Amino acid sequence: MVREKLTSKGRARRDQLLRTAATLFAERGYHPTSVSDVVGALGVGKGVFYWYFTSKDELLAEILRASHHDLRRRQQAAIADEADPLRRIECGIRASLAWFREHREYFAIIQFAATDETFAPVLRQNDDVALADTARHIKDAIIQGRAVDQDPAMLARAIHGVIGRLARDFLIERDEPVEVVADLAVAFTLKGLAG
Amino acid sequence: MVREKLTSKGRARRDQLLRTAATLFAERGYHPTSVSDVVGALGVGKGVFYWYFTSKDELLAEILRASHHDLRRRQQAAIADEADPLRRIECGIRASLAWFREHREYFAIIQFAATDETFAPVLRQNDDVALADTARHIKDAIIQGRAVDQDPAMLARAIHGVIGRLARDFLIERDEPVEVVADLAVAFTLKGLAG
DNA sequence: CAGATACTTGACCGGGCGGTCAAGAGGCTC
DNA sequence: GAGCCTCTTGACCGCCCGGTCAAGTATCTG
Repeated sequence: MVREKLTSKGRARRDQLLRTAATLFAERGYHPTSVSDVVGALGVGKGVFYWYFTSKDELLAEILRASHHDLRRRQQAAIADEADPLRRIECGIRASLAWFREHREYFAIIQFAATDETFAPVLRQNDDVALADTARHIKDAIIQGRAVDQDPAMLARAIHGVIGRLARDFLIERDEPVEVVADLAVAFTLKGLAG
Repeated sequence: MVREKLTSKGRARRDQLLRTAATLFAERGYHPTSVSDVVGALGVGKGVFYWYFTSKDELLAEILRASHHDLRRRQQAAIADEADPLRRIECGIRASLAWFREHREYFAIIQFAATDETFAPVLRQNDDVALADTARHIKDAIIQGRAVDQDPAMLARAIHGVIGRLARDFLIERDEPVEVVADLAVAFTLKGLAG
């Protein structure tokens, strides 16, 4: 049984489990990492896990939700005081890349979850929010005559494709500086959008 | 023990297993699909599987190898009689998108394999070949002064990011016509490359 | 027809998995 | 110190997985 009421000690344990699991899932993959591995890495009994989570699946969903929430906050903060739609896109890209670099562990998990029928729905929901944001900025730019008049939804996904790929290949795998990658990503996508 | 000598009947069985497994892996995922599921879907005994493959892992690696080989042939054929580097990129994009659409089952598997430590190496090797091709065309375009003078390797990955994302979202998930998606992909990436 | 070779069967095995639970431990409150 | 609630332990359970193999069947060769 999972308890709803947690003391501060309990909340700390929960976070610890979340972080440990995220790291292990990122390193070895979700399926190959057992619950025993997770609690073993913390040196605690298996029961601890099931005190805080109902199942292994629920844990992953929780990781997905938490990480998306964090990324989104970062994006929002970055574009908060920008009025220009193209500048908003640029700031969003830079913020996202910086976040991915700082959270490699989440990146790998998100990539995996996208390929698994069980978790894809949770992920899609998250993704759709970010996509809608980008699409809105693109639409604004089109109205101002500063971007091609093409389906904003499709353009948004093209942009996210560039970001995701560059993040994986240059920030996660190699460890290139964010700025270098971000500069190319911004230049490439903004030109791609141009009318 | 896996036999090397196969009769035509044997080769047919092997292909049958390969195709059935690819479909199931794409639908339910690699780990959640058991060897019993695969042979069960064909209505044959488990021993049949281990007559043709040494392990489940080897089977996936084989699927990866075969699909990459097929995609690559398609790309090569498409750009064979194009001299212009930018046109070669365009043709490569169109061929890739068409292939992905016709082979949704491989697409999902490739996406998964990229997230798994065990299979990522095989995949990377494949990917590097395609990436090197694209990068070469970009370099040619730069020399001709028809593309920005930026790291071709990075630009190539940006392009592949666009392709992969649009393929997944519009060809595999929704079932949009290749031409519509390809037109946007080509326009976006070629503008992105422009100097 | 004999005998080799190519294939097929499915019961079986060891092991590890996700998940449970009775039995406590530690720390509040009154 | 009694009672309570949060948290922890780790042996244990049933299940199913990847993989094996002795036995058998089809097919081809001479």
